[in-house]
Amino acid sequence: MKCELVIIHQETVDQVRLAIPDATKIDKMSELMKAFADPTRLKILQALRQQELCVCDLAVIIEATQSSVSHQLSRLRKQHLVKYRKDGKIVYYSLDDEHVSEILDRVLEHIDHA
Amino acid sequence: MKCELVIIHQETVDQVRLAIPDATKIDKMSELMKAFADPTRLKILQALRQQELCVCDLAVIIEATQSSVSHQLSRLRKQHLVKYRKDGKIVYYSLDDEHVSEILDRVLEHIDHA
DNA sequence: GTATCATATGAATATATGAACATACAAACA
DNA sequence: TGTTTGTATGTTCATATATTCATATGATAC
Repeated sequence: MKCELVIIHQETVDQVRLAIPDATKIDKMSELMKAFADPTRLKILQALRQQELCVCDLAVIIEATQSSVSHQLSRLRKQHLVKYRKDGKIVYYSLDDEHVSEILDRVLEHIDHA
Repeated sequence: MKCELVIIHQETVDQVRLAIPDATKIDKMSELMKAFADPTRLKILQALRQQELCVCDLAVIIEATQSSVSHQLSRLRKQHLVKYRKDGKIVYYSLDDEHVSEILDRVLEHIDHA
């Protein structure tokens, strides 16, 4: 298949291409969105919107194993979506910054709108 | 492993649990985020932020096959992230609503901030 | 020191997913 | 009608990912 329109819209193609972020940035965006793209992690994030929580309570709240929650928290940490503080052997997690909540709000808006 | 803190924080658990969206909504959120969580689809969305584009130009712009772009557009359609209009045999795609751009802006903010 | 509890991590497995190829469909036109 | 062009879709395959189990780490208590 060859697309004749390419030639016709060559200027459009060149112009739009310039406005797309480079591969590195696109990949970072993708990794960030992937961190949101899982029910378990979304439940964790929604729980943390309420208040900071330890791993164990989180596991009980979202009805998942401690191991699973810990793995997912690790992933959320890597994307700077959550932060933590240690108190003895207990680790309390919370949302990293306000962007996280804002993104979740927009997502909820979009769903309710559709 | 049993978590003694569960008993101590039982009220917290009950309270936070109530604030987490139900499984149906969480799944919808997850599906929506999954639609964003891919470099090809992100490039498509970023391209469409500039202007509406036909499938063929989109393929050239993001350097992907027509088949791949069409598959991804199908997925974006299912999540109401893009809409389209037909003009003869050409299909022009554009962003569905302003939520999409807002989400992308928040994502970019978070990345630049980190 | 040992034992216990909270959390983290590594490995294995099952499922999900993106890309590529082939093909089907739909519109325009000879 | 048949042909060409733009788009959509089904299938296959390779890779990615979530969960589970087992184990490791690190802190507290005894």
